[in-house]
Amino acid sequence: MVIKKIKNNNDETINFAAIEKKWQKKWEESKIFQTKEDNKKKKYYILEMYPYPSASFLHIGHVRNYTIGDIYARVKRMQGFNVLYPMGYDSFGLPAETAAKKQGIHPKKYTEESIKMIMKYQKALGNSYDWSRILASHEPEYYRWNQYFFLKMLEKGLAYRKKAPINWCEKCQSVLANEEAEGGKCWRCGEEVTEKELEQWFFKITAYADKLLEDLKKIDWPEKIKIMQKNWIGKSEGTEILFDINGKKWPIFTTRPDTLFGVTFMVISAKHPKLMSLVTKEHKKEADAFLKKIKSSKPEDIEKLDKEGFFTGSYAINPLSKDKIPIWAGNFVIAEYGSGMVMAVPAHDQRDFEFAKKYKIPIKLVVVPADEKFTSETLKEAYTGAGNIINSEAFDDLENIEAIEHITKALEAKKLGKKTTNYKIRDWLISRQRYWGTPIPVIYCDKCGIVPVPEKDLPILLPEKVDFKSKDNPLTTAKEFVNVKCPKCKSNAKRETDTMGGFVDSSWYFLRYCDNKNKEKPFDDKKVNYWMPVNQYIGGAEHAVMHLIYARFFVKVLKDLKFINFDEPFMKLFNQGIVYKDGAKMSKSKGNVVFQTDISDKYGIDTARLFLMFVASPDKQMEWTDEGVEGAFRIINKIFRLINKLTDSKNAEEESKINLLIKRVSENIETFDYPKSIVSLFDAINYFGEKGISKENYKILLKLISPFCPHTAEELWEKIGEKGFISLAEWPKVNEKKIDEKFEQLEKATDKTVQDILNILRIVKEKNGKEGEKVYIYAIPKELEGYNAEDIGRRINKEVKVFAVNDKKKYDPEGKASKAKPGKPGIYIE
RNA sequence: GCGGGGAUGCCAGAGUGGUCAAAUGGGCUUGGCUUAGGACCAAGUAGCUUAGUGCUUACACAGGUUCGAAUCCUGUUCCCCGCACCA
Repeated sequence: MVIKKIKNNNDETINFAAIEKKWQKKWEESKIFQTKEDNKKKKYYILEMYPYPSASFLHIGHVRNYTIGDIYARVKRMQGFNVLYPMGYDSFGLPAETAAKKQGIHPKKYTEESIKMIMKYQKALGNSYDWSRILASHEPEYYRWNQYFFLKMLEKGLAYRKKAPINWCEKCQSVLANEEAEGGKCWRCGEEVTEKELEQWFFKITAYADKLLEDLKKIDWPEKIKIMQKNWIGKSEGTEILFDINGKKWPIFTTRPDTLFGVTFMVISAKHPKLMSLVTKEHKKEADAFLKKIKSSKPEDIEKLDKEGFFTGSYAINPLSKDKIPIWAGNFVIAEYGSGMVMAVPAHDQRDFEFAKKYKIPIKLVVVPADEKFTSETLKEAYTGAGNIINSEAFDDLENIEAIEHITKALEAKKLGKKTTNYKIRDWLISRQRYWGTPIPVIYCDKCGIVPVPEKDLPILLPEKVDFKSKDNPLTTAKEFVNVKCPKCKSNAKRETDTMGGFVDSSWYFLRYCDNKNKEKPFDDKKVNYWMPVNQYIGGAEHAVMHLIYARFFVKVLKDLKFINFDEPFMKLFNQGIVYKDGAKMSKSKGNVVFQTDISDKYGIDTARLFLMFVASPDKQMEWTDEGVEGAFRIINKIFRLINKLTDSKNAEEESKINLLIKRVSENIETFDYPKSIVSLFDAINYFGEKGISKENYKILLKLISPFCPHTAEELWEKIGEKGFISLAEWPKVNEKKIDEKFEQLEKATDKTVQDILNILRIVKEKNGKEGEKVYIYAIPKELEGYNAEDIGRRINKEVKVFAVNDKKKYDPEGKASKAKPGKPGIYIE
């Protein structure tokens, strides 16, 4: 490891690597970042999404993420909060299993080695984690509680098993939750998702749909994420209308009951399980051909397909008009939403319109806007706006908005329909046909059916000896695991070999941090209720409708099961931006990765932290360029050099500066405007580097820097003879009274004067061809002190004399003193 | 298609009605220091003009509101990120 050693003015060299090691060791040995519940102190729980330990390295994107949290944690700690800031690992998951398959390494070994590596790199960041609270979800001490919660949920009917068409990833050889199969592609490997019909385990997240939506109001999250969750939950209010089909009532969901009289056909999803019961003999051939076609087309193409379908031969009866309505099957109706069949109103719904045109189904107009004159025949596209109702018997002439209510009421009166709410969100599919996950604690018995494993038998340990070469779930190859006795009747039975998806693990890990060593319970409720909810959560936006919605669900369930007394896990959420390189996300496969060590080996980790926090707001995506790193490095060196500029006394100007600095830095850190904080710090460091600084204020400056550059700050803190850790020192408080704008103005006046002088010098040189030698400044008496001849002289590199305008002995051959104004002195150059 | 966020000087990025030719850092230019280099210090970095001034052109493009706009409104182009036939 090569460390760039930089000379400062005293020709000392600073060995950043040694300083980092020294303080990291001291922090660890003194356990200063370990926390306990303390009712006398206000708690603050700050958390970064726990990482998957796949990569045995960290790139600067990781460094950025972790630093964002660490700065906040450090400031909160210094501000006197009892800070919980833990780290752990999301260590179950497919990559470990793939490695096992390909390289013959056992997933456990692979995972544990990865954790060791990533921890080493994380520790080198110097973050103030409480490492004693570490957890990893692949450890039985953790996952046994997944099993425990599963059983609790099973008891309450919140976990259940059903056969359903599900998303299947051929490459991962596993099912995926809806949330994991976004856009028809596997979230992990990007492979096309196909559909399979399998029996699977689900958590009943739909039972919480409304709460999940409602409680978004309670939390301070980026609007974007809230909108994504809102859309995902997809609440829509409408009316359920019962249509009579072959003597049976079929509920049909619609948001437009006002158009009920405009229904000219029905469409059932071509994937509907009961489809064939509607297809008459005469249409069977057609149906088979169509279904074959659908199956053969890729999910990707289905989105682009035209609306197609066929007539089933069956009819429905419109409950109000009593019209006989043909039932079609169509590829554009979603089987799982509503009842999988829709009433089609071609005049007022674009999809229905297209379908009707294609198959020459009649179009019946029932809503007419006030000022337009079109008919069913002249309609070019569906009319979805407001208007008055026609062709609707008793409801004619009503405004359609009113008609919605009237028609719904009429249906309710006849028990032919009711007001209802529908959600897009589906139950959460948790089972995976994979080895490296939490075994689902149930047993299948021929006599007793699905039998939950008794709580006393937990944990169901994942057997280590399995055959990874098996194409199926390797777990099925562990015979002694699979073949068990039924807990109820003791006859031979089979154990469930599906495991839980990783999002179960990550749905409550933040609770376990509060009490990570508990052997009796998942956690002690007193401890959890003290620390939770998380005050500030930090992580990527990609989890908007996965982890972030599951965790909210889980917490709500645990509250209803009386494990905890709060119903939202994360009060504030911060999404960090992604670091790009060469226009793309950093990734190993693209080869555009900049490693933590690329920067830290050369300049030290404090430089890496400072630079990353300085160069762009943490929430913005940024393009990586290491061109500016030197700048951050120089500043750190300046901080070191400043120690040689300590003065004995402080003056009003210095006091003003430092208080303004405290104010700005504190405010900007609070809102994650780290670059602004750092700009203020840079300014101050440059200013004090020039003017010197009292020891007392240097201490303040070091404290303000410490969250960004903790090693540097500790080192200097020690150097100036302070005892104890700066990491535990009290965050400076502003004294607003000492902030005096006058000094800022004087500084600006000096800057302007310097510019003026240089400007004149240039003009003089151009005009007269001679260099000005001496510069005389005539300030009004009140401002005389604001102009320092030495300072200005150094800046313009000339000899400078400053006079008061009323100084009788001043040298002023051209009477320039008369030009002096407040904030703008007279200047004479010769 | 729908929803959200963007487009600022050579680069990265501040800036949301006047105090903005626009923070800060980098790069580049010039000067100082230095045997030299590095480091460090200072100045400059849209154009013209001027004893410290004034003007013009500028914050994707085109319009508009305003005494006044990088900042507000409208439209256009491009980029990113989500969702995608949800009845």
